[in-house]
Amino acid sequence: TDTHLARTLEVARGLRVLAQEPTETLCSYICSAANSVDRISAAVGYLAQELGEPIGALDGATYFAFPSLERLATMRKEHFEESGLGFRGEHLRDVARQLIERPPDWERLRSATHDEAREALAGMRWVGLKIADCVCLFALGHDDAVPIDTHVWALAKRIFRSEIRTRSLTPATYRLIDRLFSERYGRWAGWAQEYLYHWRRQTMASAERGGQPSGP
DNA sequence: CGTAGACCTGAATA
DNA sequence: TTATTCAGGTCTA
Repeated sequence: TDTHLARTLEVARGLRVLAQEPTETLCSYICSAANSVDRISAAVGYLAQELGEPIGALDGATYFAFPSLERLATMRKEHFEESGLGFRGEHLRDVARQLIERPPDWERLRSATHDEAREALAGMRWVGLKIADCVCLFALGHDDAVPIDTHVWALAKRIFRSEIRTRSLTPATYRLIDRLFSERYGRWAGWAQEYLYHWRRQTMASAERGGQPSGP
């Protein structure tokens, strides 16, 4: 058994990996670059209200769907500012336009290998390995995808210290860690990542600077 | 191939 | 109170 994973299973019992719509998942993660989770959800909420179609009302409140690609493609500077997305707003608009110009065959990417799907997605502007992996794991059912964000990177540096030779998370190092995770967690690597991510966010978020906290 | 900086913005920290 | 850092990356020089 793996002690790291075992401990996180205790902390986040009941956590699940979702099956979301590919387009919405991709667009949402475009908004996540160097951003905080709170601001991301606030921005997505703003976009739905400003550019999305109303889908129902309850107790006097109206609910909106995530905007269509066509609407996202029309975003203007005011949307970038009011949403709080900043430079990510322009990325989002560009990705929407790319998706319209060259629509991915999601079903093909779903049945393709994780590596094939990831490389195809990472071929788009503003879509790197991390965001591509998020789409693979959360929307395309590739359970072996391991999105390596800043949190997982911090953990990986400790878990695989002797194997890592770069100071920053380069594409080559990203692929190396991906391989190491796969070897350790096999087909459940994606789930392992999800648990490790939440474990770190909940128990280590601030205790990091200044000293090596105990843990995985 | 690896390392810095840039890129919006505001809450948190110094 | 004002200044610097940082947040679920990616791109460029």
